[in-house]
Amino acid sequence: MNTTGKLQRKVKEFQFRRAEILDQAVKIFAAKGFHKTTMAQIAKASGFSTGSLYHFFRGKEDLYSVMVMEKVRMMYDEIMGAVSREPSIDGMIRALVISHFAYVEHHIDFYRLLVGHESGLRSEGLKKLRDNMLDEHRKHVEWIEDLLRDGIRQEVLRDLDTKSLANALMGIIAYSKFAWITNPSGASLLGTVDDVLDVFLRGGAAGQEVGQAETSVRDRKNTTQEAG
Amino acid sequence: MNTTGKLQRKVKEFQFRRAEILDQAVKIFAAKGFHKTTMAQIAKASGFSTGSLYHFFRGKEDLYSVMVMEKVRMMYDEIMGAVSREPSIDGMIRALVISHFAYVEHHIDFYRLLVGHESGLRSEGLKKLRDNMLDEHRKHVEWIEDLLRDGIRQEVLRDLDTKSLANALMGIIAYSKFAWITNPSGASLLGTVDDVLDVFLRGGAAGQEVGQAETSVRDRKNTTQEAG
Amino acid sequence: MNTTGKLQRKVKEFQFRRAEILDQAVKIFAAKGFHKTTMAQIAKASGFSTGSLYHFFRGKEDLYSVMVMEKVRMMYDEIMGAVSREPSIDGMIRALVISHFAYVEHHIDFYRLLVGHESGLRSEGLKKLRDNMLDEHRKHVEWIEDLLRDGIRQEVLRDLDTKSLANALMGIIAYSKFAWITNPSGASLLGTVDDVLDVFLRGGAAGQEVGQAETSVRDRKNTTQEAG
Amino acid sequence: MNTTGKLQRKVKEFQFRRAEILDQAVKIFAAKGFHKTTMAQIAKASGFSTGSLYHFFRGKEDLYSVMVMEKVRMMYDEIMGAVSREPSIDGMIRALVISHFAYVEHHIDFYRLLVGHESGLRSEGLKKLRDNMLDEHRKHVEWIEDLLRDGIRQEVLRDLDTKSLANALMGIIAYSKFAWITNPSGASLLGTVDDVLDVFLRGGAAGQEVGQAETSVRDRKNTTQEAG
DNA sequence: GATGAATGAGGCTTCATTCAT
DNA sequence: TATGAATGAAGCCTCATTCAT
Repeated sequence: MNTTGKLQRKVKEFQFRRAEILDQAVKIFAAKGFHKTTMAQIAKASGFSTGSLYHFFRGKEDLYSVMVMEKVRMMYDEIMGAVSREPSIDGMIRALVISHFAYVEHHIDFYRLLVGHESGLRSEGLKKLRDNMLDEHRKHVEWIEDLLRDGIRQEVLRDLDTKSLANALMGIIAYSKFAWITNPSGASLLGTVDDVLDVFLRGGAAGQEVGQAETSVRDRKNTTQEAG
Repeated sequence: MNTTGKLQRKVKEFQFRRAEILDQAVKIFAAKGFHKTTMAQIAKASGFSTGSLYHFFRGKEDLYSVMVMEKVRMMYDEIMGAVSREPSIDGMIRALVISHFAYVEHHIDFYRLLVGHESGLRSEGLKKLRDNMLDEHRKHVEWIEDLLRDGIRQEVLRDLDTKSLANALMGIIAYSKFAWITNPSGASLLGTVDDVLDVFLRGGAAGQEVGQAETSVRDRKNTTQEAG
Repeated sequence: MNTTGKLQRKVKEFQFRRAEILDQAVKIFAAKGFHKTTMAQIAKASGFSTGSLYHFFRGKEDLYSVMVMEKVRMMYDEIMGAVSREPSIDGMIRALVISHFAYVEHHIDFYRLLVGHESGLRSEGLKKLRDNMLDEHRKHVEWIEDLLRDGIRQEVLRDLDTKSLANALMGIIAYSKFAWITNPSGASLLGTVDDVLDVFLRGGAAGQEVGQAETSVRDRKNTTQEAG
Repeated sequence: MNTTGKLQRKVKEFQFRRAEILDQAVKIFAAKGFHKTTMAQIAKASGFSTGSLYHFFRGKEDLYSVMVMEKVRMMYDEIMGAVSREPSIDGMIRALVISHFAYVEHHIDFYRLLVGHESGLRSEGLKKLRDNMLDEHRKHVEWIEDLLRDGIRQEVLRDLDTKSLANALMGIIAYSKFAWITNPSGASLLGTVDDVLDVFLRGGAAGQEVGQAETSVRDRKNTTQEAG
């Protein structure tokens, strides 16, 4: 028990220190990019010596990759968790948009890093990171496809190619995030959720008999004004 | 006159050589990224000495920036040109999607470079590039907004916030391109145009009276085959 | 008495552990050389922590030096011991060759280390090692000289400069060892003892009347002064 | 012709500069060993910037390897050249010793480097160097064997195993060089040529009638077969 | 005594840019 | 104008050694 306790404390401390490094690293990488960030900067910011960083990570690329993947997974987990807590398909789709937007607003640093991330990689190590990121993303989109498939089965959604539907939804979400982070307009991203949903669900085309659908959306719009 | 002719020839040659350099540069930058590409490589590929590159460009960042901006402008010009040739709003929206997709398929190298482009800013020079790219992009989206505004005025599109509409359209297009270049599925990107338009115009939600809208889309499909 | 016993046990344990470290160290140093061997590797191989190594040795160079010198002394002791057990000069010379060869065959690891040892001096500590090794070697050769001097006195050997004789004997022995360890021919080194002795004792020249050969050499000496 | 001339001058200058670097490098490597020598030191000594060294050599190991191999080959060439100019076998053997000794005396720096060379290698690059050095050495010894074989054919040398003879000769020579460079005695190495030849040719054993000596050895040979 | 995490100095190498020819 | 050799700053990483626990 004594030994075990010691070991556990050690492991915990190790994880704690590691996390501290990663936290500082995100900020710096986000601000200056992978290449312009130096190990010395990360070391200084996290209160360690350069050498110590190598106790936690095999090298700069490893540190970067680990950090990105860890955050990426946390992001998708958080989003999918929030979505899963919704009972209806409608609610889930809405939750998807909301949690995506919320994540960006709450993790601007990391998101900026993602946007600025040079996915044109090279050095084996980073190539692997790229693949891992794409994999994780693919899995997320496939999970969304499953969601949409359910929606179709429940006749909440039209019977379209799920891939196309998912791409559209993901595209609108991703681009909204990009546009928001890219434009220094003070407005909240979450404030656009209803518009996003409206367009995704009802489309842009005018039609004579739309009233009903429109109403339902507007209703929701009026109840859930803003979120973050 | 003799002098003028000589001068003109010189200017022409200068432009010609410069273009040759840029052409080789895209390929290399696309393949290896900004940082891993060396001036020596560009020099060798374009048949010049390293020193000569500095007659045409102020430095590596300048060369890269100029190249990117030139291609970006050409891209938007080509796309907007194709769209402008369409008489109807319907046709123009369709042409927008088509020409965006066509551009990617015909300029994979450059597009890959764009996707892999580390938009994380850093060195003053590249920060300016980033801003220029964003500006150009913004202008394009605003132009799309104008287009959509016309559509609303003509009651082809619903009276939604044009920003939201434009973001949705741009998002679906952009993400489709990203998904396509990212996935090694052999299918043509242009083959998905109808699906993209369908989702964008009619949305994903199921509704009672759908027959009519579908027809209108299919009609349009038959009139504006291909673009770029 | 109790205290003394404890102390003795401690000293014994200390020596035991120290020896264990040295034993592991030879192998690693032999395999990877001084510079590429890390304290961590030695620690791991000998089952101690890096810190513990510093209870036994002042540092890496000290560990290396001590290890080398210990083995070197053991080597010469073993060789000289074997030689001393011989009654005749003839036997002693023969035993010298045999025990030299035997030592290499039985301690290939260490011998490989010796051959690969960077005797190019550098850091004070290793400079001292170099000097110690040379001293030990010199003492060995001087001891051989004494042996040969006895041989001359007993008229078993020609009355030549003992230095030259010793150098020749040592040279033939050393080079044979080097050639053997360097060439992956499976043959035993000990199998060449007779040949070595034959050449050393009787020389390579053919001819009954040794006097003449000597003359011819002297003659030549006068004609071919210098070469490089 | 103009172009050719320019090119030739360039190549010449390149070679000249390269040689200058190598010359400085030998000295430093000889004094401090491979590991303790820094590129900065070589750069400074040869009047170049560190970066410039990389125009001439791929890296530190390359610089070292190239330098060693170049000198090693020159050494053997010079020695074999001097030997070849002798008409008789006697003369050639004598010239071999002389030129070996002369080379050391005239290239103490390089020889010191050779002696201190850590032949326990590692990093692929240096492992190759080791192999090349051994190859070159082997070729030299084989060439000596041929020489000795001729000697046997001409009945200048006894009909012994040429390998043993060559090893003995090479051993005596090498060890003499080692002993000389290792001992700070002011005496010339070349002064010992006759002694070396005397021992090698006539051996150390006393006895007018060589036949007898032979018998005694052979006798021993038959009694003490093998040892370890 | 034993441990092993932390330290931090120092070296090899790259490559954009300049400038003498 | 064209060349390309020379520059030199800057960064990643290793590892012997220390010292708090």
